[in-house]
Amino acid sequence: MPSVIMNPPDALAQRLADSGLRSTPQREFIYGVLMKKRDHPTADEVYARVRADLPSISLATVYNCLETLVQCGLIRVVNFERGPTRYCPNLSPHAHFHDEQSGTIHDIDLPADLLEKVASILPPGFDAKSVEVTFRGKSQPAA
Amino acid sequence: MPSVIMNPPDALAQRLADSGLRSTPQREFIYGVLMKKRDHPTADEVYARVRADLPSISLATVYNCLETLVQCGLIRVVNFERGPTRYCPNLSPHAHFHDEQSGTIHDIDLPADLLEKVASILPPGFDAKSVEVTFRGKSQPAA
DNA sequence: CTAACAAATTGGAATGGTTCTAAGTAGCAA
DNA sequence: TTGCTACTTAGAACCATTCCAATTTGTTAG
Repeated sequence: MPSVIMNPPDALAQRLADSGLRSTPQREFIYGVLMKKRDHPTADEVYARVRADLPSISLATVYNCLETLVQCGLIRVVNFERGPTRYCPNLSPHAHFHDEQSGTIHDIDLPADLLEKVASILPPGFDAKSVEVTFRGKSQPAA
Repeated sequence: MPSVIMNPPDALAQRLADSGLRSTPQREFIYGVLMKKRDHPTADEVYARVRADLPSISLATVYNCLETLVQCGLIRVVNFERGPTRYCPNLSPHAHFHDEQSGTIHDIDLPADLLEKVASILPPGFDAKSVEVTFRGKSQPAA
């Protein structure tokens, strides 16, 4: 019975296999870290978190694995100014709000129709593979 | 007669003075470089260009001056991924299109009403000081 | 089970853009 | 002049990231 529904439990192994890549503990734990606390950690932060489970992992591996996950389309990279690259588990279309005070990142839902309107400002001859909308400012500590 | 109209000739000196800063040859030439070829040069590129006129300028000074011009609101910084910071003389609201092939940047006019619509997706409690819209993809060599 | 191969991980060195530091210069003010 | 303060300079330092060469691990074939 090949038509078993494959749920998140091993979306990762699946995706990796699809790309001819192996499922390794390092990749699994790093993916787990991203899925568990769905913020926007830097490679260093991921490194710190994953070391709880894999004390001997190297930072180079963290970079490698994150890159792999990005390739597989399981996470995304986000950059602000020239700060360290952050990794984002949210795959649905959204903008980012960068709180200058706290340095935290908030995902802002980006309606499809607006996304379209934005894309439509491109003159003919421009073929965009991706659009990015980023806000900077301050946000209420709020609810 | 103090009410002489001060045109671009020395917008720079004016702005600097307003901020209690001095007009220096380095600042003038760097500003000139940005105004003349209105692309999106990196600090290194600015360095290269300005050395034609000021062979003994240092890279540190280029960074310093660019930062000063940014502070005065005469130019803007633009970042793509983690590539070197670029400097943009276009002060009107616009998006950036980053051509992945050639690495070139194109300014895309961003209508005020669209900018507003984009800003309006922010939930209450978010106070944006700036919005950035960035496209990545390929563009026709075109007209 | 073992050999052989490919993929992944590792630590450390190297890179590249940017910032820092300390010393020197320049221009204005008393 | 002396003294200030702003500015410039060269080079060192920094930091995130990538590269490298050497293991280690996993997989496959015999």
